[in-house]
Amino acid sequence: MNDSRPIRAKSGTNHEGTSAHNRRVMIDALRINGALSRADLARATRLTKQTVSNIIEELERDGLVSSQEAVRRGRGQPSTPYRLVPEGAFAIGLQIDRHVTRAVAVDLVGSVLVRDEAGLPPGGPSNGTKVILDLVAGIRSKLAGIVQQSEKRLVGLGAAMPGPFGVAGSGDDPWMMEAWQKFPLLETLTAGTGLDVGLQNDAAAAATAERMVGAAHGLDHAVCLFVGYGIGAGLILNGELYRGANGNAGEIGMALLFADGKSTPLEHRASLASLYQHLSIDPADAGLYARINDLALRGDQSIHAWVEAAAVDLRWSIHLLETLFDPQTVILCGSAPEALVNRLIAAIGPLLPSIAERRGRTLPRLQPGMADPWSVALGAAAGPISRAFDPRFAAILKDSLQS
Amino acid sequence: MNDSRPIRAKSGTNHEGTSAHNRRVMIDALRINGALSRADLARATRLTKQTVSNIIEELERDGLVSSQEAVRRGRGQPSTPYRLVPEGAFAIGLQIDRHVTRAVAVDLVGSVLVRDEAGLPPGGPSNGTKVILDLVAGIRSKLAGIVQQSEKRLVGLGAAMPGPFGVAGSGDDPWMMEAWQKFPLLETLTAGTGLDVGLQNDAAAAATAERMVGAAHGLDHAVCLFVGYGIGAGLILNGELYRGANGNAGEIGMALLFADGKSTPLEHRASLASLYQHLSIDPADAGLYARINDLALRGDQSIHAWVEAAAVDLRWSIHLLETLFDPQTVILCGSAPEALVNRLIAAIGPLLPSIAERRGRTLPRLQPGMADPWSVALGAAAGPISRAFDPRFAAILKDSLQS
DNA sequence: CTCATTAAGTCAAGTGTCTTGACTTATTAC
DNA sequence: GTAATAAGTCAAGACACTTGACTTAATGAG
Repeated sequence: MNDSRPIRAKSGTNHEGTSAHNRRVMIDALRINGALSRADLARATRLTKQTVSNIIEELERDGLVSSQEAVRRGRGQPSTPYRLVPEGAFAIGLQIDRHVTRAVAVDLVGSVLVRDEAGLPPGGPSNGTKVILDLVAGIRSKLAGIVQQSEKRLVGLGAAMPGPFGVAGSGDDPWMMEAWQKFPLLETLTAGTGLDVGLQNDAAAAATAERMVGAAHGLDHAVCLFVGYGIGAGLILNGELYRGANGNAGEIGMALLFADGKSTPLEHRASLASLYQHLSIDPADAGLYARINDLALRGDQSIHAWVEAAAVDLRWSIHLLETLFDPQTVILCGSAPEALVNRLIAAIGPLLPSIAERRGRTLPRLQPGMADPWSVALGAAAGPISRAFDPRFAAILKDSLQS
Repeated sequence: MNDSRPIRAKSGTNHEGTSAHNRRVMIDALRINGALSRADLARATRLTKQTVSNIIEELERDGLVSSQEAVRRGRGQPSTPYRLVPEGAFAIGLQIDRHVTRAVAVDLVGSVLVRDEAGLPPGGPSNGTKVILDLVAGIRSKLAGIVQQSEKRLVGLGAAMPGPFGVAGSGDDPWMMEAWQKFPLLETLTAGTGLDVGLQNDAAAAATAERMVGAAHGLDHAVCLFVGYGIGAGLILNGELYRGANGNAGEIGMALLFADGKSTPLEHRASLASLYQHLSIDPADAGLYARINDLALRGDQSIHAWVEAAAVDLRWSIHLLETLFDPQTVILCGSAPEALVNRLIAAIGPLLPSIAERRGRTLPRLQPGMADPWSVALGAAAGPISRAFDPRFAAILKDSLQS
């Protein structure tokens, strides 16, 4: 009898899953609240003092937390606060963009320790792979030079590049990095570095960065609208990055706008690519960012028209993201000249009315996020850190326990 | 010293959380795959045979699963499959709509056992509360008449009504059920029934129904576009209903379309409300559904124009949902005459190109879901069942363990 | 027809992790 | 000075999953 249809089921869990979760919860609490005593942690996590003590002891042995000086807080024995040890873990983040690749080394609390970039030669993966692997190797050796045991504490390599992934029939769209997207990047990087490798699109990486060290820190529901060469949204839902069924969730750049009787993807109207086109600039130009930043700062007229038009589309995009995701806040970030992003934010307001206008609202509906060419690489690095240390459902399940 | 800023942290877990999760995983596996033997379950959940045996034994004692006849599957001892016992648990679902309220009693596998409806008098909660509580009480007593121990096995009451919830400054919008939305419905229902009460919008309820017994069964990423008096999207993300920060995620009816130089919410163009307006019909009319169903079946011209216009907007909505959520499939469902929904589906195709056009795609991009006036009540009832029995992160945490 | 093989399922002891309750330590308040 | 309060430890206990040997029951090869 050959009744071998595959059985689909979620994985069960056991003691190790419990323990792994509780460790992550401790780390998360310290990340969000800063230093906390064991008693604080016990109350906040609803675990017993004893359990917290055991876990903290273990985390301290692993070099992930350390005690600070005892604090007197009224009656009773003074408490000993513990904090995350930044050099407790590192991750490498890698951004692969159209003309350039950037890599950073980041520590447990999201500080960038090393950064470096290299131009990407035309020709896609066949020419670029070596450049990338060399860049990563350089970062690793520099990191090893400034901190102890960096290799042992390296939890993974996160890569970020423009999406979408695995989509059929867009071969002739110059806005996509077709060749790179078909390339088995994960496998190549894994083989070339020996690290655990993850891949996400650049907007998702930016959102991960915002959650670790930016405007989404400690938030469980946030949407990051990311303006770079393209435009996309990074989604933090229920405290985790949401990837969708195929890692393409949030690709708002592909959303069609109907205007003037024709449909246009948002990406063709509100992105650096569209600005370059508007200004007839070559995107491969080296001093581009500085030049545009300068134009934006000076309030240049050539940029003004584009900013105003893009702001209309972004205002609508924000409205749509609020309507569909009901986030606590929307963050406008980008891998773009900061002055340009600031001008966009100024031009966007006031926002369209939406369900985000609630009674008792505390956070602003729209907040500025990082506007820094390095934020995507930072977010790429934050991915492995988050995967290794943040509490999440998948980490509890038996089929994800490695140790 | 008054250093009492609240400490934010996720809850830890313990043995009970582990056990609760594993129970849920078993139930989920049986729901998705039908009957399975202990050995099957052990392989699928990665737990040991012994653990599975213990849990199954407990579930059997609790009346949630039962054994079927042993099956010979080649060599070795025949396996004894277990299946979910439908009458192992019940939930009541309640739909509160503009002019009518419907209630159903549903069992563990999503079969509707009792249904009843009542007209809602104008005047909102002050007049309607009693009608609703009487309706629920009637359903409960009828349920008690046809199954054993129904009260003991009642896991909760799920309510569904049009959203959005808690939004400021929409007092004069006749498309919203302002009075009901301000009313402390949860508290009233809890006090009036003594049950655990949950509340969600009608699109979310429809999605919950589709996941339990419809087109989203067994899917982890699906979006249900729900056409009723209004229009909304119910989101199944990572195998769970996504609610957003305030329970308003998916309210695509509030999304603005720009056309003819002005902006209009989708809800004003593609919803039964807009059809009623188009046909100059009184929505409170009793035989409305049958009449419209009839018109739709006959291919009536008066409906044709509306269908064609709505299809354009729905086509765009589906494109947008695919782009932002990257689901495995989109389901078009509704609390609307079935023939009308069928005409809409026919008019929507072909879909706009989107990132959903993938290599190796198996599921259709768009699937018809339930188009049944009772589907929202069914989904409302599916809510408590899902909360009580489906595997989910929150169920593992200490602060959600009741037992 | 027999017996090795295969697979389901049970038994009983073992293990890991959290919990419990008593205890110690250290500080403030009266 | 002493009671009250709070942090943190100790040691035993409880719970749920795991392990490995064993039992049961079928097939298939000789």
